[in-house]
Amino acid sequence: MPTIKEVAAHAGVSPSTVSNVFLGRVPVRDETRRRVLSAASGLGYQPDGLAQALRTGRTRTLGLLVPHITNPTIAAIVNGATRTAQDAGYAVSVCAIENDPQLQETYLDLLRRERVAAVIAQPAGEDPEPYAALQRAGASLIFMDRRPCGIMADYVTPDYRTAMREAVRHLIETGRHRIALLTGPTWIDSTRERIAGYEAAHIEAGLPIDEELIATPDRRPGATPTASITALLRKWRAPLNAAGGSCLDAVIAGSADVTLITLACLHDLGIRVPDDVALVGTGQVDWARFVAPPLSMIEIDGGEIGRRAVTLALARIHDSESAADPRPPEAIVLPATFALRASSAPASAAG
Amino acid sequence: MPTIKEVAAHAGVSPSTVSNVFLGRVPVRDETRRRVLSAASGLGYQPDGLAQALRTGRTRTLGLLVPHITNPTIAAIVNGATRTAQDAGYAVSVCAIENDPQLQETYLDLLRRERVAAVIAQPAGEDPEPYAALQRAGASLIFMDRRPCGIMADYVTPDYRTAMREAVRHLIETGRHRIALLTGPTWIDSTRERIAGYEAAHIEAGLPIDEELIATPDRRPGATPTASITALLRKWRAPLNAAGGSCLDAVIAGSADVTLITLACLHDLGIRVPDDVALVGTGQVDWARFVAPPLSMIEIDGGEIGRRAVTLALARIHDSESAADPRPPEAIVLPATFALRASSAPASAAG
DNA sequence: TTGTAGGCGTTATCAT
DNA sequence: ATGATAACGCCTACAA
Repeated sequence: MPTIKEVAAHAGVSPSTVSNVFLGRVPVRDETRRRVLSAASGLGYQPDGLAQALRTGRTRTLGLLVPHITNPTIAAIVNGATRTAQDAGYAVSVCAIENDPQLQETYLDLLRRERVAAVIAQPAGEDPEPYAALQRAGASLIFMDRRPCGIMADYVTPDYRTAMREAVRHLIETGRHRIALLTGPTWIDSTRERIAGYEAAHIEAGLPIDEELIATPDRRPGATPTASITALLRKWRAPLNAAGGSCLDAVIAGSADVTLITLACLHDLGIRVPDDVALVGTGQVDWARFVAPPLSMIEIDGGEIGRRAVTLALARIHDSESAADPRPPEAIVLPATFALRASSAPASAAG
Repeated sequence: MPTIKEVAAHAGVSPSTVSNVFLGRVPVRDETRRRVLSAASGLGYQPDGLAQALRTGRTRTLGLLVPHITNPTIAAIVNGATRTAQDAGYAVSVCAIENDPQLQETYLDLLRRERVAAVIAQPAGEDPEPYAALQRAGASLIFMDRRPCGIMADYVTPDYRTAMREAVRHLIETGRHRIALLTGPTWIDSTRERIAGYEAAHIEAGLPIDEELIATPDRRPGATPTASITALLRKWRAPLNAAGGSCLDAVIAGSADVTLITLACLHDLGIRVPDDVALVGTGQVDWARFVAPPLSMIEIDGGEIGRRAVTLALARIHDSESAADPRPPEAIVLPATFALRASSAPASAAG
């Protein structure tokens, strides 16, 4: 790998002139520039990002922390984020932290040592401290979907509340009155938003809210989310000879993963959708139209989340480089929509 | 951010002693080590990865180039790769190159400037040169799924040939004699493997091979793969009043993406699966069981591909750091299996 | 066992 | 407009 010095030697100039040519922040005579450029391309010179970063104190790398990448919604986020970042000349270090605070800390340490310019995260726990440490180290910070308390950072999230309210309202209007909600722990902002939408729709309809219908499948590694989902479905299962109004008649799954797991559980238990139980899924899944029955979904645009998060990060980085006045944290709420399909058709229509 | 010097000052030792403590390659008196460690943790010291990399000439970052991340098989690869890398203390820069050689070159340049220790790639074209340049710069190189000619590098791929032969054999045995194959361009190794398996099964059955049945949907950005798939399906479409043996009666989709697109096309054209046409998909998709009808799949383990690729990369990095004799390139062929489901049931069974 | 000094490749300040 | 020089934070002979 040729260095700036070798280029300088070949061009018959000093290293600083080569640097000046490449940075373009200082006037250089045309003739000189030409000589430098041709020497550089002749040698195949490329500036060393490491040395640049060490010298200038800033890297062109972003850290992206997500629970796991195989969730299609998250894959879309990663896709959008990497594309936007790379268009701006930034590399993206992707970490799968599996909702595990310890894994999260490990990877945050790694990113900190690598001096990433910003971290975009779906944090694994409520503890703001590891992220605060990152900020102290000078990195910008963007949260997605959830944010620890007591820390100032930009935020991007889909509008789960509105979409959830719309979904629940639809279910209620089509005769579903015992609606189960499978979602995350309540420290997660988007979980609270979902529950808020769920409750709002119930209140609007004058229906009581049964806490027992809200369950939190364990999504950490090694856990068996199937267990709690099956328990809920079995416990509340609609008897084949429908006996009354106190049976579960709808399920809303709060993520793409859980949507699929729930589908499998319903399938395994022999519960018919939508005849016995209506099902509404959540996430950016391209197969929703094609499963049997086609799935009603709370749809979110993962790519846009990733793109917006990176855009926020780049803006923060820009500000911190130009020593601009700190702007207050920004919160971007992206639209989420309810897509109606057969899996939430009225029971009467099919049964 | 505290530096090694500040830690040294606080501990009353020299910077090199602090370095020795952290690297652990040189004996240090226990008392000294304790003092250094407590000073370090008191100050919140963390070694600067940039400076280390600049000094030692090696970084702890891997580059991962894939076409796009939203393909679930690829998401699984990325997931497996990042987990394995991070367990070894390596960060992973993920790039979505969309089968675009130019985008690929841009990102390879970026990774080269960042001095990544290794690049793991599903290359976007046949040209080995950009990768050769990377090797010259000292990076290790691992290919997945396809490899340019004229370049020595490790390789990981699923055994598409065997699985494809099994799938085609099954289709033929159940009465499908006009089997369309949707796959990639033939410069891609795994495409050739698929075609080899496809042809082997035909030859074994004494059936002729019709080149017109092998199509290559354009998967580059902006392209409409739907067009060529629809053209194929429409052209060969089985008439509702089946008139003879020269109609298309089965389709094999060569990737997870194309599987879904094909499903949509079949759906839109009103072609019934499996009554009119049998369908076999490819990839690691968790929803195959749940679509209507459940999809027969050539299943591959993306996570394992990612893990093995990173393992190979780490081994190469280790070798190059210890100046070991260069081993010959390694090629790992992972099993792929054919999973039989309703979408490839005999036509007679349903029609 | 510990300290000193030089340099990795670059940028930035200050002369010229 | 260009050149000499001193860092950035760390590792590594070599000296003590």
